[in-house]
Amino acid sequence: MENRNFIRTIIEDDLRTGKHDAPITRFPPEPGGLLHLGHARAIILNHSLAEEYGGYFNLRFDDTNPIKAEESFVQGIQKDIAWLGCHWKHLLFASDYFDEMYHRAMVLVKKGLAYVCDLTSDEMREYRGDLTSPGTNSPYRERSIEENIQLFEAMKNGEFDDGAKVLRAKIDMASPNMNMRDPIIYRIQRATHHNTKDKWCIYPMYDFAHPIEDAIEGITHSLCSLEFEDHRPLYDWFVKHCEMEKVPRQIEFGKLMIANQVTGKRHIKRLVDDGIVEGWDDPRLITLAGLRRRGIPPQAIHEFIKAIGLPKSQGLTEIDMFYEIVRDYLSREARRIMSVVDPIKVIVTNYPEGKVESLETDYHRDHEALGSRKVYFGKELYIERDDFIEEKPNKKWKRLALGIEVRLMHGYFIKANDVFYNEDGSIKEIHATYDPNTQSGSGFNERKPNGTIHFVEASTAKEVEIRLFEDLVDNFEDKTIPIEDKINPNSKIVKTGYIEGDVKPKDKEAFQFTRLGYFALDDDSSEEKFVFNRVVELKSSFKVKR
RNA sequence: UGGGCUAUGGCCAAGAGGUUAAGGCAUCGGACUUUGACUCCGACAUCGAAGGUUCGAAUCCUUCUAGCCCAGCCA
Repeated sequence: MENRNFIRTIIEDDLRTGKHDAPITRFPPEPGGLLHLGHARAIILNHSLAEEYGGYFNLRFDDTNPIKAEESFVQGIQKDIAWLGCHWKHLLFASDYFDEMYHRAMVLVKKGLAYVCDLTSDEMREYRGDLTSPGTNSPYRERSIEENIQLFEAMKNGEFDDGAKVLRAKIDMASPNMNMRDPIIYRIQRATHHNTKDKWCIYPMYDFAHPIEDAIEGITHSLCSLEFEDHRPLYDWFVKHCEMEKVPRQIEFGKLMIANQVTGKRHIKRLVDDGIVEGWDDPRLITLAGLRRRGIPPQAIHEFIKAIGLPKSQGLTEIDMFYEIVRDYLSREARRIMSVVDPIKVIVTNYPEGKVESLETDYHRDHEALGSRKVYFGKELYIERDDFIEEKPNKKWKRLALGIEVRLMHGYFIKANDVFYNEDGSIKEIHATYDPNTQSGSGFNERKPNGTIHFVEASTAKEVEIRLFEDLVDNFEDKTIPIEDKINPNSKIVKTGYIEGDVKPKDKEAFQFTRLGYFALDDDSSEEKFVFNRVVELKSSFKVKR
């Protein structure tokens, strides 16, 4: 890692001055949904900072809200973080500390810094005031410490109905910072918690729980996003008045937001429930699970996070920047093979009937270690529908046309002589002739072909399913249109195509399909039928159609 | 109209008084090419605005302006 950033500066200062020996960080997801690409910044940041400076990093589920936490998400999130290669030292839950939190809250009560309040939530909203006018004190604010102790205990013991009472911090109802207007510490909520089951009927609020959790774990630098900036005084207040020994420091940074992508938990839930996407791991989603399913390598995510830096301002990053880094990674790492996604048949009329020959070909021109395979050539071939046109439209056309000769990559030159049509007017097959002197690698250079296209020999080709993805939604940023009406109808297109016969894909492997893009095996694949997802297209400066 | 934060090219983002204002994405030219890919060349900003301090400012001061966040018993 190289990029300096303001958080590194803080950590280095703390190390230099001896404030800390090593940074201890944490990633605190709420298990109420799966993580997406934006979270990768926080995960990687917390993990790499701790690791580089000799500390460690915890994964802590912020499960203080029993109705939102789900076991399936706690499993899924762990899988995603592990996939990113970020290893946590301790796997923890906010709920591990419920006893401790209760005691710490009691410390506040006993110091007269917290009180039980009977206001309803509507009343409380009125008492809170608004942005420009101060709030007014709750009529329950001056209850005696003795009474508060009893009441809080009674809350815990289940003597009151849900919502009947809350425990609040006694700070300042006139504070210009709304967070300081006697914030709620505990609420009564009878719900079965995924971890503690029915042990508790009161649950702590985030603002109270988070600093306590951090302090208990000895977190030195508690990284969070910008919107918590004005919660920091409250964070510090709780650490101080609850008499926590270790004092963590909250530092805020800009959340990573990606333009034109669905990341909101509510949105994703709805798309999943409505069957618009197939699940949280739909390849059109930039959830970590979706990216993994699609075939994005986790290393590319790390490179992307490194590339975008760490600002203290809020940006909106274009997805193209991510895709370019994925391509860059895969161009170095992926085996390159030929695949025809939208086939038309070509009959090589002067090629011997029944003969099939092969040519040993490297998988990657600049990367021999990736090995080689046989590329077959025969009388019947498939080429890409887009690579043929009856009449060459202009000198820029570098593909096949009638009377035009092109090179079949890793094969021979062929010249198209005839086209035959189906009844609907679509092309049925092309008749062509090949020149046996022009085999790939022969060094033939007496003629220049009109470009190079890819092909697959028909009799040896493997039929495969190919799933092409585009953005899930169009103009996502327009909030006036409901998301269901913004779904891109072409976001997923399923094709039946072919790949070369001698290629044996490995589990989850991502290939470059020459001239088309990067494609990886989907989880739906089986030995009998390969299913490929398009990970990203190749860049193209070809302006016409496609 | 209260408080907090942020403002560098279409996007992300370096930069912390003296540099020709990094780099990446995108875009537009062009070279090369057995991937219209890759690679390679070239084009593309005076730093939200206005004043001020200084020999010298994106970097310091002042005043504006714009955007984001905060009024859940969510996190």
